[in-house]
This record gives sequence, C-alpha cells and structure tokens, in this order.
Amino acid sequence: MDKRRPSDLVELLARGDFFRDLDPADLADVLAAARERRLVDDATVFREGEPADRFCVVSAGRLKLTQLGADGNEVILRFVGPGEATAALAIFEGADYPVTARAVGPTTVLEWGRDAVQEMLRRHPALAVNTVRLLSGRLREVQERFRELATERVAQRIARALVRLVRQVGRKVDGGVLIDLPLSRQNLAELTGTTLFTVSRVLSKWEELGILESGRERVVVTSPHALVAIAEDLPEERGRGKR
Amino acid sequence: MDKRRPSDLVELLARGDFFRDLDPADLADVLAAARERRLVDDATVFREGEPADRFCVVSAGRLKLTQLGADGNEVILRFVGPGEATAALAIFEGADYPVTARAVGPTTVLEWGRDAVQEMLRRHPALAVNTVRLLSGRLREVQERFRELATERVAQRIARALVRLVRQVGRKVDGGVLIDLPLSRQNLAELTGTTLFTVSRVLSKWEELGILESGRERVVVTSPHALVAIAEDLPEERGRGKR
DNA sequence: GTCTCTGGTTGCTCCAGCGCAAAGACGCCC
DNA sequence: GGGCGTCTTTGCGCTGGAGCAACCAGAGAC
Repeated sequence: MDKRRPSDLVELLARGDFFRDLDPADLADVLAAARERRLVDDATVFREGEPADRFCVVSAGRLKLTQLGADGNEVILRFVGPGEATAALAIFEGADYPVTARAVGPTTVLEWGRDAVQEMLRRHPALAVNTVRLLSGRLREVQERFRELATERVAQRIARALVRLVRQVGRKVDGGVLIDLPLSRQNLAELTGTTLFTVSRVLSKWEELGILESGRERVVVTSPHALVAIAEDLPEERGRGKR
Repeated sequence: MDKRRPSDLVELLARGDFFRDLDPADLADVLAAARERRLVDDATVFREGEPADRFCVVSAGRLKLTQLGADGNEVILRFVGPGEATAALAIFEGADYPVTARAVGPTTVLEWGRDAVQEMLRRHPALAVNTVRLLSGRLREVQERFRELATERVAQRIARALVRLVRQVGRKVDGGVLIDLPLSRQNLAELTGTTLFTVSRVLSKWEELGILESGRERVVVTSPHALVAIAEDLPEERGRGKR
C-alpha cells in the first residue's frame, strides 16, 4: 500500500467508475492534476454542510459516508472502496457536501479541486456521461434502500445490508465469507435504521441458526443462501415467512 | 391547458430544470424531436422494471413516482410538476426504470427516445451539466429522506412531507395554504413510510391544534410555522420537544 | 500479568405505531 | 336526490423494537 507507483494509480482509475473509457495518456494527465492525501483511521475527508470544493476518488482503503440527524444519531449512506468516486457534486459552484466522509482504516484518496474537475470535463466529454451513470446508480440504490426502510422489518433490512456488504467487500475465508471491514453492531444499526441492541439480538439468533458467525466488529457469513432468503423474504428453510 | 402553443412549451422548457441555458432556437429544435402525450388520471407513463427507453418532461399536470415493495405496498418517491424532468437515466442503454410514473389528474408529458436524448446531449453539452445538477439534487433529497425515515418519528416525518408539499405545490387560499394536489391519507402514508391510520390520527390532532384543516384528499395548512416547528423538532408552542 | 477501554450481550420495561373492524362522511353518478 | 364507492375516523388490542442497565469479553496498553 505504500510503494504505490503512478502506473498503479492509472490502472486503478481506468478500472474505477468515473474515469473509465479514458485512454492511459489522458489518465496520466488527469492524475497529474490530482493531489494524493493520506488519512489515518477515522480521519475526515469532508464534512456535511461544508462548501463542496473537491472531488475525490479512493485509491486505497475505504471511506464511510454518513449523515447526522438532529440529536447526534448518524446514518451510514454507503462505503466507498478503491477506485470509486464520491462528491461528484463538487462540480458545481455553491453546493455543500450533503454527507460527511471519514476514513475506515488507513486510507488514501486522490482529490481534485473544482477547477480541475471542470477542466477535465471540458477536455473529456465522456466523463460527463460517466458522472451521469454514476449518479443514476447511486440514486437508484438510495431509492431502493428508502423503499426497504419504509416497508420492511428490521431483520430483513439487516439481512439485506449484510448481503450487500458481502457482495461489496466479501472475502472468502474458510467456513464462509468474511465482511472485510471493521463492522460493529452500531454500524449495522446505522446502515439499517435501527439500534445496536436490536442488531445484536438478530445476529445472535442467526448465529444460533448457523447462518453466520460474528465477533467484535467482525462478521463471517457461513450461509449466504439463507441470508439472501431472509433478505428477499423467501419461505426458505423453516417456514418463517412472517411479515 | 388545451390551447397550448409551441411558444408556451419553449418557455416551459426554458424555465424547467433540464433545458435551462439553451437559447430559444435550440429549444425549438429540441421540441421538434419530442412527442407530446396526453394522459388521463392515473395513467401509467412507465413502469418500474421496464427498459428505460424514453426521457420525459411534464408539460402540464403532475406525475407521481412510486416503487412497490414485495407484498404490494407502495412507496411514493416524489411528485414531478410542470417543467420538471424525470427518467434521466433513459440516456443509457440497458437500464431499467427504477420507478413507476403515473399521472395525477389529467396530464401531458413530452417524451424523447434515447437516440434523441443522446443527439441533444451531443449537440448541447450544457445539457450534461444540467443532468448532473439535476441528479445531484435528487440524490441529496432522497438521502435526506432516508435519514429522516431512519431517525425521526412518524409525526415529524409527516410534518416534513407536508412542508415540502406546501413549498412544492402550495397555493395560497384564504385561511392558509392549500396543497394543490389530491392527497389522501394513504398517499401521505406512502410518502412517509407509515400507515393511513396513523396519518389520520396525526392530522386529526393537528386539526384540533389549529395547525391545519383537512378533508377528503385535501389539506390546507393554516399554520405553516407550527408545522415547520414540528418538522424541525423545535421546542415551539407547547413544550412538546419529545424524542 | 493486570488494567482499562471499547464493543457486545441480554433481561426487562414500555410505548409508538401497526392492524383490524366498524362506523361515518363525502363526492359523484345516474 | 338516492345510492354507491371511496376515503376517513376512531376504538381496541397487540407487538416489534426502542431504551436502559447491568454485566461480560476480548484487545491493547503498560
């Protein structure tokens, strides 16, 4: 993670969601305009409400995007992994960041100021299309989660969150898939709109049922299938088709 | 609403969120590529899951965007008024509509096929920026509502929904502001992730308190101030600062 | 090894809000 | 203007899950 060479970064960007379809020469250009920033665990990249003046791509590690409610309780909107972009709205004058971004573990990000972003967009019109695609995807995902929150019960939402995390940061280990991210009960609660108590209870139950194993900030899904069944509210396994 | 002339439409688009910053000549061009479609109340423009092949701007009336959950219960994502665009993702090949759009009352929309949209984008790069701005705005709004749903209680959410509706479709009448849209308890429930029963109870209480007057599919806010206070959880009025 | 700190568990209580049923009120159509 | 269908209200019971407190466990720190 330390001996990162420019060519690695070029490859990362080429694979990422924002700069794809740019040829390597252009990527090198783009990269030249970036500033790399190293963050320690839990460092803040930008804060909700601040004027959005820079656009950012994770080059290593991971970011957590959150929003805070009135009385201090947070909501996790999503995690941003290597190659992924965030703060696309930094393109405009006058906008504020709608979320706070914090590092999950040691993390490095590439940042571009607004001017640089606009310059890039002008030079590479394909980027505009990528931006739109990216935003559409995010929008769809949040809408989806909104619907879930509005219509599903807690267990189902937790199952969905876990399934997503497995897909996003799952790592095969023996006995199952590890969610490769320090993930506390509190975190899961903030992802699903519930409390750490309820999450704890639900996970305990699933552990009894052999669906997963969990420890301190650690979840290993041993039966992804069963989890999906719960997430999708399929009658699977025992007839738990409640609602 | 019937004797709509092209010049009216040009003006509508110029004021709308998607085509702003185009000059009238270009707008006429753009308009020439559109198809106008008249819809009766509750007619479907497009359905969740269908391949997204057309982009659309409301020219008169209003659309309701919904998503359905597993067992038939719906969620209302937002209303789309005259001049507003929707289905921006129709720009891409292969995407499906993530929501269903239905007319609220007699409505007319302008539609463009994907090819036409891409042609427009190519000819008028400013449109790409508008698209990004538009999507950013939507994203921020949904994220906001997600946070509310995750952290706030029902009454507060209903207050917020009403405040938004007042801003969006409020019409001054004597004694307050009418929400100019047939709005049933069920609708409010689908906007706020609750049930029509709870909405009914809450509205009754507020009616007693003199905050609003409501009838069949009709809400007149008589004290917007009080409603905002509830929405923002300010200590306002009586000391009801629960939570 | 022990101390401390953070995170997890679990029992208990309580209540916001859901779900249902039955009755009421409106608007509309013929 | 009478009937009907849709929307609304309200009482009642019930429960999912919040909130708290007390306790437990593992991981560093020293």
